[in-house]
Amino acid sequence: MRSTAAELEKVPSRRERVRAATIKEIKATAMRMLREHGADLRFADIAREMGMTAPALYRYYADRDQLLSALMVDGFAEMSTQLTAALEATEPDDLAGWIRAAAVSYRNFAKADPARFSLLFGLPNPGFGQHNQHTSGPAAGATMATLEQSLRAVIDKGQLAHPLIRHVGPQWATEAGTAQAADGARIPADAYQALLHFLAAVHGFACLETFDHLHWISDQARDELFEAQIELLQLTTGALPPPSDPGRP
Amino acid sequence: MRSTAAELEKVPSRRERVRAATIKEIKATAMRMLREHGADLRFADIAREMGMTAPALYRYYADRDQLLSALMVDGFAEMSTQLTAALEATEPDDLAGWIRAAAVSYRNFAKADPARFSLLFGLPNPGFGQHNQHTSGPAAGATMATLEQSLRAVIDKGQLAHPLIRHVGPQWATEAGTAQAADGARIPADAYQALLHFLAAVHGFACLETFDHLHWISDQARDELFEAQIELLQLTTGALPPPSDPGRP
DNA sequence: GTCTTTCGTTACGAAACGTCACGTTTGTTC
DNA sequence: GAACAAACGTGACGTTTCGTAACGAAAGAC
Repeated sequence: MRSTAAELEKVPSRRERVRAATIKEIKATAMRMLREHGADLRFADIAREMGMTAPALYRYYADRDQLLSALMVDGFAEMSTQLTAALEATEPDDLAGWIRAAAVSYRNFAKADPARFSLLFGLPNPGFGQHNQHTSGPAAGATMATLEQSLRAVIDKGQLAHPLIRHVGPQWATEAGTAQAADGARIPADAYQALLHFLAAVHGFACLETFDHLHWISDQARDELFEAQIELLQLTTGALPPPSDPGRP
Repeated sequence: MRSTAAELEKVPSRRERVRAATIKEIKATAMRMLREHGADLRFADIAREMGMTAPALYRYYADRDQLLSALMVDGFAEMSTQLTAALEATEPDDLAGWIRAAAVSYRNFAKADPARFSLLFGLPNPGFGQHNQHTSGPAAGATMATLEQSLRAVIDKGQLAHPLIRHVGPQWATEAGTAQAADGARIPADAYQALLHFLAAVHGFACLETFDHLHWISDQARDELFEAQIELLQLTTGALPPPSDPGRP
């Protein structure tokens, strides 16, 4: 049978192609409405924007939550892609550059599209309890996985200096290994700990900035603060040597 | 007139007292529903829980958003109170203790009531665009103001060592002064910068933890990671001297 | 003891979600 | 090429929730 052959060859039929295109258009339209009209996207609006009626969308997404979940999955994937691209553009022996690239890419992802960042990292949305946990949960881990894999590549180049905090707790010492993929090459527990401290700082800055908790600071001053934060993180991860400290009493 | 006298003496009449009590009960009930049933609190549920009907609530809050704003104002105030209490319990000459107390208090506030933390720091809620900006905006600044004032008190004791990052950007150098209250005593720009780095790190950790982005780490390991983060922040703010660094090549 | 203000309820309209039954288009099969 | 099947899209509908309006009851004011 042709259909079976097509399935085996994974050649998308015409139907599947047009359906995929429709899904893509739905997601693009929904994302645009999300940017323009905030988190309360109306199903009818998306449909009207596409020259359709609301019930037609239910052929593609059974639920508004499922559409949002799809947007989240795409968002995490896109974030991971951007992070990967930024990190691959760095020299493999330049941990300080890696830190800077990761931080800047993370922050730029939030600044370039605050609505999407809110979708990904804002509070669990209205009536969004368990559903997205299973669909977008793994996708959310992709960001961490990206950082982890990329950092491992840097470490494999032997370029990881010691982070400021060398000692780790006993429980974390064991989990830092098992939490990572079963590859032989693992990030040392102290470096992994430093990576999480890095992530917390960058994520915290991005959240504060994106959710307008730093509105009392001008854009330029925020840039300067972030630059200083990058340098601080380069210090704490051991990418830069600590200052000579001449002024200390 | 009696009413005028009562107004001048600010003695709440019986009517005002019972109304205030009702408002308090509404907020308490709403907060409980928020904890139990997630962010999608239904007006009818709150009313039924109180033995009332939904339209009665509109005598107290014109809008669901206004109720949420009131909850946010209370939440920020409570957070500020808890922070203040924790910071006042520290010795005035112990910056490291101050850092620890602030970090632990911040994180505990999030852990003790994730729903409230989500309400305060999650994404701008559905259809929550400009409204809360003006009502809860100032309240949100209270947290920062609390940290700032308390830190200033510590600095006034002459106990602020130099943070790891000493230099600041030009724009921030000017804004760090004007952003603070017009008191004579101001936090130096570099220390204020370090305070924001501290806030970003702690807030980021709290967000990641509260919004389940660290679900793959056990509670105990998370505690250890946070402990290490505290120590790291004590180092970066200059509360602790940098390690003697014996192991560096 | 009346008179006003506030409070609460029942009834109602608007908006959005999601469903259902019904044409219409598209692709498949003989 | 014609009958058939599947997917698609539409209009109409039921449901839920928000918020409003009109009305009755209880309190405090004079």
